[in-house]
Amino acid sequence: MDYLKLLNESQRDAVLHTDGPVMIIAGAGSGKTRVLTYRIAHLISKGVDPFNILSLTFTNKAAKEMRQRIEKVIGNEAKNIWMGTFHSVFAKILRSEAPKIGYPSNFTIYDTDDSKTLIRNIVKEMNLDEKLYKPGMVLGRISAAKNKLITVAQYRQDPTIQADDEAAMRPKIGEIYQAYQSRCFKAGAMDFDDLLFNTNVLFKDHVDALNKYQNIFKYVMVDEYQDTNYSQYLITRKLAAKNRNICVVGDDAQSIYAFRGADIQNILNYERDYPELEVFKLEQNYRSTKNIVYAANSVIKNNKAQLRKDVFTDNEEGPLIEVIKANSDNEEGKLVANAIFEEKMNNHLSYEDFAILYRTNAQSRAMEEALRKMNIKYRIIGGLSFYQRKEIKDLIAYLRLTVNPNDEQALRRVINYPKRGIGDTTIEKIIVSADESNHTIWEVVSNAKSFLTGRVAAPIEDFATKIKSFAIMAEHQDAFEVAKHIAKQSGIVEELYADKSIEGLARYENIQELLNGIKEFVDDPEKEDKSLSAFLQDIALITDADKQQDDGSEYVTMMTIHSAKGLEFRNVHIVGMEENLFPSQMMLNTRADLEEERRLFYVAITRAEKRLTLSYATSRYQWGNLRACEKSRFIDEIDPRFLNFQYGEGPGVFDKVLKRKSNLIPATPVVKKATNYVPPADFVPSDTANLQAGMRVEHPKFGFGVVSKMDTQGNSTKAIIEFEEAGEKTLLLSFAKLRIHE
DNA sequence: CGGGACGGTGTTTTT
DNA sequence: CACCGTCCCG
Repeated sequence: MDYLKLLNESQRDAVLHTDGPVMIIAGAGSGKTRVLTYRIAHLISKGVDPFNILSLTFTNKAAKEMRQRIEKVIGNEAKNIWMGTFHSVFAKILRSEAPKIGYPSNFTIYDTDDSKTLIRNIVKEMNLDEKLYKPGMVLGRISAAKNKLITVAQYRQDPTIQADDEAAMRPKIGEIYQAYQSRCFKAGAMDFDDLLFNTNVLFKDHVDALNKYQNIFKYVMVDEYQDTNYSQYLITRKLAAKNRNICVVGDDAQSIYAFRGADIQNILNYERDYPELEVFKLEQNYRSTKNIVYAANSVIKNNKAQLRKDVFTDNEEGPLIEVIKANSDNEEGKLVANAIFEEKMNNHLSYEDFAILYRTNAQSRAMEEALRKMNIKYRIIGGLSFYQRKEIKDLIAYLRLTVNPNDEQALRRVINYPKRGIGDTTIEKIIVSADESNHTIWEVVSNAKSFLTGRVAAPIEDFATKIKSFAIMAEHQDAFEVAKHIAKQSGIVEELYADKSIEGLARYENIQELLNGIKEFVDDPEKEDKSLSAFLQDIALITDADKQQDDGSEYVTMMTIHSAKGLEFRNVHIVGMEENLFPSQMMLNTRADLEEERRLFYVAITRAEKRLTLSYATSRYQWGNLRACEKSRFIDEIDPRFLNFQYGEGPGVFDKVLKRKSNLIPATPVVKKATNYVPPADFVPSDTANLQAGMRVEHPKFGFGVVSKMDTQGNSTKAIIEFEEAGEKTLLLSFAKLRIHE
């Protein structure tokens, strides 16, 4: 068994200990994925049937990658392992078990937007104050309840919860929760939390179903265990109750999802539930340099609540962590883009080696602009995903309605799109009519003439007839054929094609792209079920982080720190290191919140392999106005011997004001420079079109040097220059400011 | 009922 | 600033 040689002692112990409850505490970069991969491979090579292994990961992408790695060790059999996120695995199980708990097996999965819209409708129908009952806030409350498995009835009876809601001047949340659940149920829809909640219902009320899956899943593994919530904890506990072969892997220092119900208590519960538990600790970091690992340790030791762990590394020391100060968010973008460009050129790296991480999605904008100006290609993970675009949601709503005509949110979305004269008043009438006559909304819509008076009934029935014809087609044709037909027959394509604006064209292209995606799905030999219903299942739980672009181009990756979890990059830039941004001002109120924020910073630092750069701006645009910002306390928490401070050039807006008022010397002196060279005040770059090897040049940062080689590739020309003080640098002529000294 | 103008609100993170 | 939802008028 070759793979055992690739592991250190504690890793090997964790792999070989296959039976009984196991907890692996895995420090950042300690080879956790490797251990999980080989542990599964080891199980299978010992004769365990892959069909009997359940492995729960944090993203679908992680599942996919792990499956591929296992395949390399044990071959094709790896395809049969049950592997995926909690949500996708249990959605799949619920597809076949849903009738047991009263849902149709073709149930719809509501995304957050659907949920919020439904809540907004309910609040209106209940005549409640919409300012008080904001959809996001109400959904948050409902979601928290579901993650703790609190039913509607329990919610409304619980004196503490009721007191909380009343104290917040929102006593009706329980009623909204009730209406929301009932509407979802009638629509044959589950939201994200319901997928886990209803799995618990299934296992609680149907022992036969629980037994069935206990027998299937003889071995259960859970990755990123520190980020599971109570609902997830209980599912795994029940599944493993029979065979007790459960292995959880996590790192309390990387717990960053408490805001959505993740509970470190689960780790403590775990030790209580399984007294025979074996614990393994992986403490050697293989990913990062000494400077990065020990800087991260110096940060996390500020947290009080943590398990004892001592992460160390035998890797090289590496460069110090750079700290860049900028005068504005735009300048920060510029400095980061420059740093990436130079670092790439000087060390012959690929843009794939770089990641820019930020606390909030809104920060991506300044970075994008700066990268675009320098022609650096980038990709953004997260933010508005493809599936959240209006036109995509519109077409998908048609597809959803075709599969499940009771899907209320889909119906509302497209019953009057494209325009067919069915306005809000009519829709209200339909809902009231359905309510009063005890019919479903779809029943009213498809028999509009018997429920509604006036001339609106006809277009409503026409709409229903259209959807029915789609549904008939979907019974025997594949997802692509049906979707193509629906795109045309719904009138969406026609509508978008008529719009010749740039945005209109983009929307039209997005529809084409969606259709291409469906075509790919249908052509994928790994997918057995090619139906529209199967396609919708597939995409409901997909996220941006899951889809990989492999067009051969090199991109800098940008994303929030949350999305970066589990990833690693050679060079990492953490931007926006400012008070009230990171740590976020929303997280300053309690020690627990601040500690979660600090763990988030720990996660960010430990993504870097070789080089880490932190940056902050002293002013930043927020909602259109410029605001002054202060350096983050987190920078000061890093042991200063791991840091190297650099400062941006040029006065910022605030500095200008200050300087005019008094002859202030900048508060922070320039500490370190690349060279002793100081550029002359009259520096003017020469035209470098005719630059040749052997010429003597001057660079504003690197000083004097001699061109040793010119290198032209396509329309970009690079000069390799041997500088007197700064050494050899490769510079792209279109960017480099050089003065030629003949 | 549809379209355009206006006003309010938001940025913490995501399956 | 930018988006979304609401309001008002044709």
